[in-house]
Formats: sequence, structure tokens, C-alpha cells
Amino acid sequence: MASPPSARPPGRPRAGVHAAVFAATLRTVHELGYARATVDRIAAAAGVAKTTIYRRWPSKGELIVDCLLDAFGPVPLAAGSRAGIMASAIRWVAAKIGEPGVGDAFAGVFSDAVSDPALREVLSSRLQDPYRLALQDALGEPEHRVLFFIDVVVGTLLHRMGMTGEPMADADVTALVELVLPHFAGQ
Amino acid sequence: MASPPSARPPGRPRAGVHAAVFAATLRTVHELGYARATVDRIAAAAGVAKTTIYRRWPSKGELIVDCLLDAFGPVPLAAGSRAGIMASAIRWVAAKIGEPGVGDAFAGVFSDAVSDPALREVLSSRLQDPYRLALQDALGEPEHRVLFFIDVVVGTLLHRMGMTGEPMADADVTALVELVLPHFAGQ
DNA sequence: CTGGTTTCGAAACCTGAGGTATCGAAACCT
DNA sequence: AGGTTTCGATACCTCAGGTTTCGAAACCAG
Repeated sequence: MASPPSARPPGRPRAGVHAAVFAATLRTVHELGYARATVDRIAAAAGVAKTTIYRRWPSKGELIVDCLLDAFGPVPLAAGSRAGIMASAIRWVAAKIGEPGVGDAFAGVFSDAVSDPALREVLSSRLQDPYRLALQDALGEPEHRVLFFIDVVVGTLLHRMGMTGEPMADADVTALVELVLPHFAGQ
Repeated sequence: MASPPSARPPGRPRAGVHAAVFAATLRTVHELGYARATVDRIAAAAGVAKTTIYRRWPSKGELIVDCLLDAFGPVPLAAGSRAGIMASAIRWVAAKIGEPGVGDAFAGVFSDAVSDPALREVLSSRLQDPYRLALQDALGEPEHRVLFFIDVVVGTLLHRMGMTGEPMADADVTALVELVLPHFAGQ
């Protein structure tokens, strides 16, 4: 029979560097901006060799996607009216994008994906799809409609971030909520 | 007295290459994507040396901005209700972004601006401000409100373009119009 | 037709970033 | 102690943005 699945493989075990690398990534992106946050610098900030990073993530883009997944976590979907769910989701993503480094990393990896179909696929399937499915389920809306509102909400927040370098202020987030909410009045 | 201002300066005159370079830029970006549309390739497609391009535009970003200004032209602002002006403006920018190469170039230069404050300033002042001012004037709205709706409309269109690689379909543009229009019912 | 001035094209070059390859040292298990 | 794997350091490759150089071409004045 095969060896028990929990048997540790021989050799030196991998060091747990994910948390340190994620923190170093957000810190470096926040301090230097996305383009100047090179993999070398991120590795140095994490106290790790560049080769170690490339052993775990196949590209800078996928590292950033994993970092964002870690930073965002699951959507808080408080039970309640559809409008309430939508409003809290919008405020949640706006607040996350406002955290230091997160918005820059998000806008940066999104930008890279424009010219990189493989990264676009990763971004779509690993980052967008889980949230899209959760929202479809919570709202009882069809896929194309949820995708549309993701375009509206995330697109608006990233456009503001990209044009001004600053996350959207609370007053404008409120305006965004009021723009979207009437379309989820029913139920 | 000084020589008449219309006197041609001595030496070889500059060749008029703007139109050819703009066309080559959109064509190359459309065929290869933004990142692979290098300045070398754009120059080759235009039948021009790379140095000639850098004599006229200080960076790839500014070349793209000028190319977009040429491709967009002025906003058609048909006289009518504020809602009608807004609806036609949204459909106009959506159609422009849907033209081959334009959406990719727009998303690409926007992406570059994320990590390049100088380019962000150029994008804001040369590309966004003229349209913002025209809309403020036509709609009688304050600056921050027009900026907010530019974030919503352009952000949504670019997010769709960036995530799917395709411009937004007409049905979704209609949904975008219907999302925004109720906020311009008055007058 | 000749000389002065400017622009053009071709090529070599520099910098910086993503990503890969190599290899000895370190960490774990048996 | 020996086998296996990962780690860090370093050198390296590719490619894109951008600059420099320089001879050739295009214009004007005399």
C-alpha cells in the first residue's frame, strides 16, 4: 500500500514564508508604488531570497493575486435585504482598497493583466469568481448582472485610485452605494 | 524688427508624421496588445525611425495620450435635457473605447499611470480635464460630481475591457446608461 | 552650385525589471 | 553519518523604454 498521506516527505521542509512575503509585498508596494516594488525588493523586505519567491509563485502577477486574496479574505455577507447586502459589500471592498498598499497592488496587477491574457485568466478565476459566486448566491441574481455590478463598483474604485493615487473618499463611496442600491430594492 | 513670425526656420523641415504614427499605434496595439506594442514596433509600422518618435513625444505614455486625444476628438454634446446629454456622452465614450486598439491603448496607458505620477498628471490634465470641463459646462454640475461620474462610466468600461479583453456589449452599456440617468432627471 | 542649418534613419548603447540556472550550505529524516 | 530537499547568493538571459552618435538627406540663401 501507499504510505500514509500525512507522512512528511524527506528533505528539508519548506519554510513558512507566505505571511512574511505578503506583508512585505503590501509594505513595499505602499512605499514605492507598484512598478518600483520589484520582486528583488519585495524579497529583501521579507528577508528572503528572490529564488524562494519564484519557487512558490510562478510570476509577480500571481504573487500579487495571492497577496490580494489574503488581504481581502471572504466577503462579509450579513443576512438581510438584498440592498443591505449590496451596500455592505460595496463599503467592504472600498475599505479594503483603501488599506495601505492594497489599492496600489490591485490597480497594478489589474494593469499588468491588460497585456497578459494568462494573468487575466488568473485574476478572473482566482480573484473575481469566488466573490462573484458568493454574491450570485446571496443576491439571487444571474451571473451577467453580478458581473456588471462588479465592473461598476470595482471599476469606479480603481479608476479613482488610478487617476488620483488616493482611494475614494467616504462621501463618494456613499454616492456609489446610492447609485447602485435602487437596483436592488426588491425583496 | 524681428523677422515675421510666419518665416520658415532654416534647415530641413520636419516631416508630418503624426497621422501615420497615430494610425500605426492603434493598429499595433490592436494586433499585439499594449505591452507588446513597443515603440520600436510602432515606429516600424509607421515607416519611421524610433528616434523620430522620441523627438516628438517624450515618452510612450505621452504618445498614447496624444493618440487617444486624436482618436476621441471632442465630445458630441447635443443640446437637450441633461439626461439626454449624459446618455449620449456615455454611449459615445463606450463606442470609442470599442474601436479597435482604442480600448487597449486606453487601458494600457491608464495602467502605466498607476505607477507613474508624471504620466498620471498628463492623463489627468490633457485627457480627462477637457472632457470634464465640457461636461461641467453642459450639465451645470460641480466638479466633484462630474469627476465621480467619470470614475463610474470610464472605470466600468475599462474594468470590463481589462477583465475580459473585449469592450462592453451594447446591452450592458444600456444598463450603464440606466444606472446613471436617474441622477440627471432634473431640468 | 555651394555652404549652412536642421531633421532623418540606422545603429549601438544604457538602465532596470521579470525570470532562470547554478551551486554550495543548511535543515530535516532515517 | 548519509540521503534528500530547500535555502540563499550570484550570475545570467531577455526585452522594453529611452539616449546617444553620426552620416545622409532636405531645405534655404547667396
